[in-house]
Amino acid sequence: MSTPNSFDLTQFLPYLLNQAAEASSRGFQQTYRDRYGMLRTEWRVLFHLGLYGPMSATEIRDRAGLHKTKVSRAVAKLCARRFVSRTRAEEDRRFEHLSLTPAGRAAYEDLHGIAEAYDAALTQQLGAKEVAALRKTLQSLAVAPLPPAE
Amino acid sequence: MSTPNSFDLTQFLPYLLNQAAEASSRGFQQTYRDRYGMLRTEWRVLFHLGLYGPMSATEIRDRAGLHKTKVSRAVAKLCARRFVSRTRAEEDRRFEHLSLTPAGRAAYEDLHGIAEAYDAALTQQLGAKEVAALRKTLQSLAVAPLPPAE
DNA sequence: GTATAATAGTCGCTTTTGTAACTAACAAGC
DNA sequence: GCTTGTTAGTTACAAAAGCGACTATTATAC
Repeated sequence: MSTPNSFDLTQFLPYLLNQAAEASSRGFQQTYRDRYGMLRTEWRVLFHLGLYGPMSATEIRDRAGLHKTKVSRAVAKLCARRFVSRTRAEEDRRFEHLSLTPAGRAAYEDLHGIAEAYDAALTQQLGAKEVAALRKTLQSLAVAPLPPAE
Repeated sequence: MSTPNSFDLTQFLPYLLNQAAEASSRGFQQTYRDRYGMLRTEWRVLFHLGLYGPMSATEIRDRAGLHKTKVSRAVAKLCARRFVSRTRAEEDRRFEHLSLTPAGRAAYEDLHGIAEAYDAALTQQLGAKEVAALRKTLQSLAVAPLPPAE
């Protein structure tokens, strides 16, 4: 055995981050699942359109860091449920302009309010200062080109 | 529209945590995937047995917060690859004692070293102080009974 | 113009996950 | 003893994710 016990799995950053991410998602997930039968990718697409306005699937893929098939399927489901409408872009017929329908906007605004309240509850629980520091650190993690292990 | 734009998706804690967790996992995932063809649950099971000694599938489930079918399948695969051996517990024949085979221990020690180095690289990149604060916050997030959104 | 390459998005197939039902072993009540 | 309930773990089926091949459209090279 190399070093006796300097390594604790629960302190390993990728593991700990994942546990915290899952724990912090559960409450919100419950809501968009129960209330709208959505999956994670679907509420993300909904929020992108609601927050940042109409855009193409590719733009959502780039912004959210999702695989294009995931976006494609989420968009298909949201369209089937009449939360999103799509129209071919006349200037470049490969693109589709995606936007929220009134029903989609209503769902988005409902979930948006819940997300805000949820985030506020988390912040209150952890402390505003701690959360600010947390956001800063997570941001640099999410953005940075990370080392490829060995 | 309720509040104009006080909400940014990329600052929403469950979203941001998830992005950071995925980003931080990628490098290590590459290694256990490429080198041993393992899935996330599999290296976790391997590490539980390597770090904390022989135990049952149920104990791994409880410690790691995994569903029992996920543990069951991971154990099955690790046994098939002769990384883990299992024996019925004589004192209670419902249990199985799981432990690493020599090959499993070798794989564990290899990955363990990589995990340590990977964590160290992340720590260096982010700064030791920042990481200590991060761990503390994530810990309380992962442990706390979180609000169930609305 | 035509040929080639690139891009947006979808589809099909395989792997992985989620969920519930299942077997086997033990525990408690009677 | 026998019935009922509980726990450990597996299995079967359905939902979802990953990945590559595919169509349609535009851009570039010639």
